[in-house]
Formats: sequence, C-alpha cells, structure tokens
Amino acid sequence: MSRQARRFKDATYQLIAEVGRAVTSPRRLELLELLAQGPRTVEAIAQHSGQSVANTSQHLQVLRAARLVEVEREGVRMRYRLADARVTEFCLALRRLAEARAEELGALTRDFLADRGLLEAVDQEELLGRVARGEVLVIDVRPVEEYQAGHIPGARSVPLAELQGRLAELPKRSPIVAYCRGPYCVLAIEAVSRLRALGFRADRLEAGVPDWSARGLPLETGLITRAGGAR
Amino acid sequence: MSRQARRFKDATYQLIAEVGRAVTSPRRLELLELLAQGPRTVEAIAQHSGQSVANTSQHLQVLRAARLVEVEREGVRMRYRLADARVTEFCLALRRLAEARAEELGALTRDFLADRGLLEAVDQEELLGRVARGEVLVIDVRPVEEYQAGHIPGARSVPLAELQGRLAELPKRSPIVAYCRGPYCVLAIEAVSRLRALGFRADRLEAGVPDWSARGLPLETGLITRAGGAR
DNA sequence: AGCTTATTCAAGCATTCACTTGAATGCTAG
DNA sequence: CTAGCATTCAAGTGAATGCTTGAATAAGCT
Repeated sequence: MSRQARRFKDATYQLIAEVGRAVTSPRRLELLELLAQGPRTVEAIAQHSGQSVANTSQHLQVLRAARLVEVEREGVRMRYRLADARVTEFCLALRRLAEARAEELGALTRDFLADRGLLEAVDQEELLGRVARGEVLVIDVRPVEEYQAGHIPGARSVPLAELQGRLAELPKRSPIVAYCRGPYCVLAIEAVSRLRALGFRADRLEAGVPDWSARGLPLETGLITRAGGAR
Repeated sequence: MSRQARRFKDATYQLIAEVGRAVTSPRRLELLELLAQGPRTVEAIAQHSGQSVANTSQHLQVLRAARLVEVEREGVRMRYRLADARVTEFCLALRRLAEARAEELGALTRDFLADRGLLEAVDQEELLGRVARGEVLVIDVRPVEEYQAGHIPGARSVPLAELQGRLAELPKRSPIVAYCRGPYCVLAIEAVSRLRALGFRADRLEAGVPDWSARGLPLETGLITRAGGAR
C-alpha cells in the first residue's frame, strides 16, 4: 500500500473513531439518552446525572465537537439538544448491539426488575388498542417538560415527583400503564412499584419515547391531559 | 433517584460503553472492516494493517472480549471472524453517522480522489443492469481469498497484485468497473488509476462487499470467473 | 457601568490506553 | 516427546482521559 494511501486510511479511521469515541463513555451515553428526551440546560443535565456542572459541561463540549449535540443560548443559559434524529437512532443501535453481545446486560436488567416483581412489561402493539378503547390509563412519569416535548398519544402527565399528591386522579380499579425514557430508565419502575404498594393495578411499558418514535409511531406534543380522561 | 437505581444505571451504561469502546479505536475499526471481508489469521491481519503481531493480537483480544469477533483454531494458527452480521451493520451505521457529522471526512475523501480524478463512482443500482446486459466487466480487485468468501455476482477476480500481469484478460474498449472493500478501501482506487493510465475505460464502484450485502443484494461465493466472460 | 449568574476554561492528579519488547504458552508434526 | 512456530502474555513507557478545583467569560439586570 502506498504511503499516501496509508495516510488517507489512517486519517479516515481516525475521523470515524472520533465520533465513536464521543459516544463511548458511560457518562456521555447517559447524557445523550437524557437529551433524547428533549433539550436541557447544562445545570439541569448536571443535576440529573449527578455530576458536577464543570464536568458535565466538558462532556457536552466533547459531544458538541463531534457534532452530536447542538447548543443555543437562551437568555442567561445554554440549552443543549441532539443534533438530529440519526444520533438517537445510533444510540439505539448501539444499545441493541450491546444487548445482543452482552448477555450480562439482559441478566442485569432481569435481576433488578425481578427484585421488584416488575418483569412483565406491556406489549406496545397491544397498548395502543387498549388506550384507544379506554381500557387503560397511560401515564407519563417523566418531568412535565419532557412530556410537553413529546409523549405517547393519550398519555397523561403524572411526573414521578408529583405522583404522591395526585393519586386521587388515578383509577383505583382499571389498569394503569406507566412509561418513562426507556428500558433503562427507572422512573416507571419506581412509579409502578409505588402504585402497586398502594393497591393500584399498575404495569410498566418498557419502551420510552425514543423507542416509540424510532418505530415511526406518532407522538403528541404540548397539551397536558388532566384528570377526567380515561378515569 | 435511589442509590440502587443509580448503581443499576451506572452498570448498564458501563456495559453498553464497553461494546462501544471496542469499536472505538481507529485500529480496531480497521481490523473489523478487514474481517468484514472474511476470516483471517492473526499474522495476515497484522501484515495487512501494518502493525506488530503482538499489538494486533491484543486488539483482537479486546474485540473478542466484547464478543464482536470469534476465533477458531485451525491447525497451528488462529482464524478470526466477525461474530455476526450485526457487527457489520453496526460498523456501517457508525460510518454513516460519522459521514453525516464530520464534513471533513467527505472533504478528505474528495481531496484524495480528486487528486486522482477518480471522483465519479458508479451507481450501484445501475451497475447490476449493466453487468446483466454484458455491457461492462466488473472486476474484484481484492485478494483471491476475499473474492472466494463472497463477491458481487458476475464479478471476475483480478487481485490488484496480479493486475499488471493479467492485462491481457481485460477488454481494451468496453468499460471496466473495479470494486474492493468499500469507500475507504484504496485497492479499487489504485486499480482504476493504473488502468486508466494504460488507456482502459475503468471506473470505480464505491460500495464494497459489506455495503453490498448490507443492502440485501445477493453475493456469489467460491467460483472463480476467468477470462472469457464479458470480454 | 457594575453586579449577578450560568457556563466555560485551565491546571493538576490519578487512571487508563496504545504500543513496544522479550519471554511464555499451546499446538502440530516429525 | 520434542522441536518449531503462531499466538498470547507481561511489564514498561509515553500519551490521553475523566474528574476536581478555582478562576475567567459573557449575557442580563439594576
């Protein structure tokens, strides 16, 4: 191989790897998954991921350098968002590959969920039908902002943080399905766990909004569905 | 978030990132792309990538730990292969993401190719038809073993190394299309460059075998198509 | 202008990584 | 069973990475 060709090849793989490396840090993966829920400010991201603001900022710089996220000034703060849908798709692809490879990942999830008796996640195809027929109340337990940025049609926003105080809005007898950010997000697990302890018939939808939209399924945005709907 | 949930989350992202990290080294990317062409021994891989055998072996260990490649003893040597097709698909996805993100990559390729006037790559859809109609001779310029492991239907094996001595087999007037391992492989570029210098009507197919099969297009294996076909 | 606040930069430290070199392993063939 | 060879392991070095702390920017508000 000519020297020129070798240099070309090296440079090429270098560039590809740079994108890959940005995605290849547990911390940054978490940030990306968080941003897949919707735009956030640095402070919000830092708080959510339990990291220092400076550290979070640095990770965001790395992601930005790889053009995986974009940033926009909003008054006194900076709002980060994913650069485009391909990034989400890529993250999902990576996760799928990891699942296929690492048996441990599946085992880990099963252990964690089995501990709490939350294994049975509701099938997505089935869900839409049940929602449409009013047989089930779907609640979105993520923070309100994420709900507003996009949610499963017909879902009602009941952030986990507010769950305790809004139990009166929930049906005692008919089933409830909770969802959050995806299979590795613990909000819905937590919510279902609490609801069951209180006697509700609650189940968990494994898919989150990113999975949902990646399947080409529709999303609603904006409006808040308050009590009264499927109750 | 509960301490338990945080540990769960950390462990999860850690596992995903481990797979990611394996893919995220320029060197290992090159190895994967090479293995996508077919199984190889350590020595062959080392020689091809211009690395020391020990270093290559170590990279292969990393890939093996991530279950991206498998190894099999064959007499006195070890033969490595990709674990399954998903790995190939993932590499292609990464490359596409990288292309979309890094404008530089496109620029780099363009520069390199423009230097040699090899910009126009032949469209894949069009190609099959032209091959079927016998309007064009497709040559596979990779080493014979890779050709045997799988090639584009109707293509003739003319390894770059043998090109010089086999010019008599090639048509002087009707067009020739050369392909190799993919857009970043330089074999076809080299081949077309030489052929043109000699007055042949040669073009380059940008896609390689991995791209080809990833699109669900058929591959032939084994047989060697010798002179006489589309000449 | 001057002050406040969110974010970023810079320096420093411990850890990890890539590659080299030289020796050890494990297999086959004679 | 032993010689020979492909491959792997182990130790060492220089560079890169992740995280922390403390200071510097930049925009908005008074």
